[in-house]
Amino acid sequence: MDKKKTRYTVEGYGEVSPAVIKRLPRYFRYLRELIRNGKLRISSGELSEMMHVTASQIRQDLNCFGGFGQQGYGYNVNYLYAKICEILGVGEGFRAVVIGTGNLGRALVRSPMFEKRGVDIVAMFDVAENLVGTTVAGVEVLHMDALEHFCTENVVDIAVLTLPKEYAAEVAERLVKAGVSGIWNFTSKELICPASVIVENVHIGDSLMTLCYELRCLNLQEDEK
Amino acid sequence: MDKKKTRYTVEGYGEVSPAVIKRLPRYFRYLRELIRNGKLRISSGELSEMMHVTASQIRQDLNCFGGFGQQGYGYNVNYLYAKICEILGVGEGFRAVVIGTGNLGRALVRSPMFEKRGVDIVAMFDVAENLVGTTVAGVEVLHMDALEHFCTENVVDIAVLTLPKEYAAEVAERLVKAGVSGIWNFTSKELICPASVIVENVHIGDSLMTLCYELRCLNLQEDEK
DNA sequence: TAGATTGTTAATCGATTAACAATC
DNA sequence: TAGATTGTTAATCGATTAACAATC
Repeated sequence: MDKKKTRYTVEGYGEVSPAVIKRLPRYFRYLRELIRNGKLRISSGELSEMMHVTASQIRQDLNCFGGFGQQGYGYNVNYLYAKICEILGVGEGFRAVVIGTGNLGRALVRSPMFEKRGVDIVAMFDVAENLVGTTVAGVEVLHMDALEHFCTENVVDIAVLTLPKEYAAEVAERLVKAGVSGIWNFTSKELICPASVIVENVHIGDSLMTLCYELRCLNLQEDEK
Repeated sequence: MDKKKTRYTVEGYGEVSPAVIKRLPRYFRYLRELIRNGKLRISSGELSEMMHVTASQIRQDLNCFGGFGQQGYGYNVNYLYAKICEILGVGEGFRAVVIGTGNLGRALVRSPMFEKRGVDIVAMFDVAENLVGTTVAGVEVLHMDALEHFCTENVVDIAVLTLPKEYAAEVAERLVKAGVSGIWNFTSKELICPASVIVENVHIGDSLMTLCYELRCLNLQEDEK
């Protein structure tokens, strides 16, 4: 029996460790860069220098999903990129709605981020009557009252939550009931959802605090001298 | 000799593991919440239930920085919050500038994030002549030509990079030369800075991809049935 | 074939959890 | 004092790295 194949298709990805999964998007970014530069093949050693990780880790990571390389040659950049895209669901054609048309919502919709990852933004939602009917980067703003109807009529996989956190829990519940299975949560509200729903939280402020922590360490070091 | 004290002040925080540091902002958030709710004391057990982590981890984490609790009692919420704030540099009065007045830059400046963490935004910078002189949430937009002058005249600790990535490397170098010691980088450009400069990268797109990965796993599981 | 580099196992390292003595 | 809960050590678990046989 083919061990690799087994791990890849039958057992699914469920067994891949969270540490590996968190690194996959970084591979995606570096492979894009390599393709843009016309690079056709790369060894784990070369990639490790670029990414400042060990070659061992790269080979270990990629092998969780199957043998993408070739002994004595390395990895075909385009093939590896295609595989990483497949694993990460780029090209699955996920469809997203953005809840909230504030600064953050608008910034996200206007960024090329979604398109690069094959995610379609199909609508935005807001409660402000004067915004309903307008468009942001070609995406129409609909009224929150139309949320359930829209989500059940159209296939919506992902909801991006950029609304005041007081409404986050209530709206999340509505979304789940309307069949949305992924929530990208930018509010600081901890959401409670069924296990069948994926919630990915973004806490930008935590990143700022990590920076402040490091800065303070730097200052403490200097004070000691 | 007092072991705790030694670890805390003399050896500095350098020895604290990255895993612990990454969790500190989360404690900060939960403690704020507890204070808002008027809670005065909390045990590691109670907090562990709220945060869905083990009580053991909480005690272990907090003890990296000293003994903040009391046997038989638990932790004084206000005292613990004060300590976490101190560790994370809240109240150090860090001063930040935002480079780039696009959607993201504006969204960040308008958010309460900085204020909550005691970081002052003292200016924004852009190259667009028509934006120079305007204000965003009370913060004045200056011309990029004035960057060095401003940073050396005023004390600037942090620069928030929300500009097109083509300019990121060049601007980062200018900032470092002008004495900025922390860079919060929202561009996808990998920055090369001296070791004395802290760079914290934000890759929001990576979070979106993690969500897509999980969604695809979900879909694969369903297909199997 | 010889050289290169993967895939994979085994060894090391670090982080988490369990357990309990110290102590409020 | 008795009960509760921390601080801390020891045990477990998971993730990373090193090493090398397989193989292109």
